[in-house]
Amino acid sequence: MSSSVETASSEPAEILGVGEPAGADTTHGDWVERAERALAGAGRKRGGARRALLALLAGQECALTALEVEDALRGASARPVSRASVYRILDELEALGLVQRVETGQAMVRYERVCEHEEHHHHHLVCDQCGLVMPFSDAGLERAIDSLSERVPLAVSEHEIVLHGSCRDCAA
Amino acid sequence: MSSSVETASSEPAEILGVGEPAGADTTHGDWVERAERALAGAGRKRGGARRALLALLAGQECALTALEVEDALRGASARPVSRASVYRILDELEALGLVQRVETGQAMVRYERVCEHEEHHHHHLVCDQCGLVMPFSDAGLERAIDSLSERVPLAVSEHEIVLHGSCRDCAA
DNA sequence: TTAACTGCAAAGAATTTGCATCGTG
DNA sequence: CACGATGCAAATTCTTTGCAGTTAA
Repeated sequence: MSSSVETASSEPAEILGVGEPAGADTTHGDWVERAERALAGAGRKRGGARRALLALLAGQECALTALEVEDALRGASARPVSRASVYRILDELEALGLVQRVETGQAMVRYERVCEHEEHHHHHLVCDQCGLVMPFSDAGLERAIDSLSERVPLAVSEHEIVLHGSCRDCAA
Repeated sequence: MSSSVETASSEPAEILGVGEPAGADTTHGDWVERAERALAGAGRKRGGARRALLALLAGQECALTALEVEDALRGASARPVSRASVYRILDELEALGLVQRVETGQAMVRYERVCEHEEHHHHHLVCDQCGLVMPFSDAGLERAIDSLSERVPLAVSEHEIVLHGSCRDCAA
């Protein structure tokens, strides 16, 4: 899979792999571990539904909607999880800072794993024609945001950046 | 009211006036005119509901939700407008590029006037505790975005940036 | 007079909640 | 055994549509 090296401000922005589960349980096993630990620490027991969700999210390179999560878990080898549980678990993970919401202006909230450090920190490109969502990262942009964060009347904890436009296929 | 001068990257980011209708019909009368022209050009007739909405939006410095628009028009001296019309008109204005959606991660879409040129171009600060939304602008950030826009596989037409955190009151 | 504009009420869609049951610690 | 985890179905909330009456051009 593509490395997550951030770009200098003249090189093309780093476009991260999209969609395909990048080796499910291994790639970000550390994230699953951290999640399990955080959940245990919060006095939670381990249920099958949540385990299935963690495994799925760990293997995703980019944000999914609750419905996409539900479908992904229903198909293939995964354990089906009811819609209510998907939402409940996603909320729970968000509260623990393990997952974050991404608003792409597509009428449905998307969720994606949050990594410690900045290894996988990224933002999103959204094609308004076909709905394609691609993750990207850019060092120059992060610098601008960091600098800016110190000059606003808000203790900034997170930031979200979405670029809208037409993807190559749709623009053609 | 505060001027919309953009900041150099070391000065505090420009925080624009929030909330209060900044002199309703006069401040951005040019926007209303442009809107009326665009609508007429699209073969639309002039209805009272739409006129009320244009007047309200023209006086807003920042994004409102459909419900806030409905409430604002119900109270005071404005003309009440049904919820359906609020949504319908907002959609219509968005399609004509007169208004744009802003996703602040608060479960409801917000809408705000779009100005030609960049006079009032700005982004948003959202307090996750109390829900306060403040507009701000920053030249350094815009430069980073412009540069970045040329290096991604998307014909970028718009960008949205939201900083989340705690406002001064809530952080205290 | 025609076509747009509106309001009201019903319809949709995404997300949340209530409740009974099952499973983990 | 007690309390968290889940599924199912009903309930909410925001947004969209269908229709019929009103109004601008």
